Amino acid sequence: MNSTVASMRQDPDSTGSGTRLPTTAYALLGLLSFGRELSGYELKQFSDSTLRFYWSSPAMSQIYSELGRLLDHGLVDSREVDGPGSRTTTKYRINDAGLAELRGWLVTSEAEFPVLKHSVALRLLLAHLVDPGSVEAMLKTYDEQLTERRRDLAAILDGITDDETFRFPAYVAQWGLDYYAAEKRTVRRILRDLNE
Amino acid sequence: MNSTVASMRQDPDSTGSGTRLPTTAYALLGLLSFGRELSGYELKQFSDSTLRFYWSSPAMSQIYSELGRLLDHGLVDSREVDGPGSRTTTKYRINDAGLAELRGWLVTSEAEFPVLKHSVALRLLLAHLVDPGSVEAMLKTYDEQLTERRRDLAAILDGITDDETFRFPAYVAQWGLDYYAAEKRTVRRILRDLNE
DNA sequence: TGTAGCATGTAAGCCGTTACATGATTGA
DNA sequence: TCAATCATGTAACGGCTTACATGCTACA
Repeated sequence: MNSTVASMRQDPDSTGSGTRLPTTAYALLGLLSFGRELSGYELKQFSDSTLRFYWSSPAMSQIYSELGRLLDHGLVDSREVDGPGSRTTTKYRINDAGLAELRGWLVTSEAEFPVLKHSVALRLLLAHLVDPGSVEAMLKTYDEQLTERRRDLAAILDGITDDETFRFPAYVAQWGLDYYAAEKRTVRRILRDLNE
Repeated sequence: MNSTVASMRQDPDSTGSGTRLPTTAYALLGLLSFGRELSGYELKQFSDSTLRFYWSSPAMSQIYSELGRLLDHGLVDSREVDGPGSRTTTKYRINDAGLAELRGWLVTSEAEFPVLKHSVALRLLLAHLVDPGSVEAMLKTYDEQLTERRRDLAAILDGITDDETFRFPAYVAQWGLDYYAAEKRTVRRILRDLNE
C-alpha cells in the first residue's frame, strides 16, 4: 500500500539497527510501548495528551503514514477489529522487534538539545517596530494561553499520578508544569518592566 | 482558525500585505530591521547569536533562498560590495516596503503558542525501556549542555545591555536565561527523585 | 602547504501540514 | 435530521536540511 520505495532501502533488515526512522516514528512507537493496542485514531488522542506538550502532535495523516512505515519495518503488528457497526478498525501493537528497535534508538543515539519555536519571543525581539500596547496585549494573551495549557496538563497529570506504569510520563508532565510556571513568571516580569 | 487569509492568495503584488511569507523570512527581515546592511554570511552569524535560542538557526542555504524571496517581493534592497580581495559580496538592507510588511505581520497575525521539540523529555517519557543509569547519564549531559548554552547567551546579553537599540533583544535574552535556569532546576529535581 | 574561515549558491529529498475524499455511528 | 465524532486514507506542496560544488583569503 504505502510501502513505496522507502522500505526498499539498500539494507532491507527489518529487525532493527540500520535504518534510522524519523523521531516522530520513535515517539509513536514509544506510545505503543505502554502496552495497549491502539488504532490510528486512538494514537492521535494519546499523542494529543502527551506528545503535544513537548514534541509536536502529528496530523492524523502522518500518524497513518508512520504506522504504515512501522509496519513495513516489521516493528508493529496490526490486526483488523470489528467496530460497533459493520466497520472494521485496524489496531496496532508494538512487537519484540519494535521494542528492540526502540531500546536501540534510546541507548545508541544522543538526545539533541531541545529546539524551541517561540514566536512570542520572536515578536518581542521586534517590539521596537510596533506600539507598546500591542506588545502588552500579546504577552497577556500568551499568559492566558499558558493558564489553559497548565490546566490541561494538570488534568492529565492528575489522571496518571500513583500509577506506577506512568511514573516517567508523570515526571515529564510535572516538567511541563514547571516550564509553564517559569514562562508565566517571565512574562509577568517583562510586563512589569514594560510599564516603566 | 486563521484561514481567512488564504483567500487573499493569488494577487502577485510585491509591495506587501497579501503574500504570506514563512515565519523564518519574517525573522530574517526582523534581524535586518536593526538597521545594519548585512551579507548572507553575516546574517547567518547574527541569527546564530539570536534566533538560535528561541527559534531555529536556518541553514546557510535557507538564508540565501529566503533573501532571494525577500528580494523578489521587494522587501529588501541588495548591493554588490567589493570584498578584501577581488571578490564581491552581496549585502542586503531592509527597505520601506519591508518595514511595512514586517509591521503588518506583527500587528495582523497572532503569535502561535510556542512549540517545543524536547527530545530529552521524550526520552525520559520512555525511561521504563532502558536502565536507570543511562537515563541519569542523559540528564547529566543535558545539564552540562544547559550550562554551555547559558554561558553563550550570557555573553551575548552582556554585549547588548545598556544599548537602547537592543532593549527588546535584551529582554528576550534574559528570558532565555530564565528558561535555562528553570530547566536546570527541573533536571536536578528529577535526578534527585530518580535516586530514591 | 594546508586548513580554517569567508562567501555563494544548486539539487535532492525528507518531514510534516493542509486540503481533499469517503463513509459509518451516535446523540441532540 | 443534522452535527459531531469515529475512522482511514491520498495528493499536493511547503519548509528546511544535507550533500554537493566552487573559489578566494588569511594564517600557522
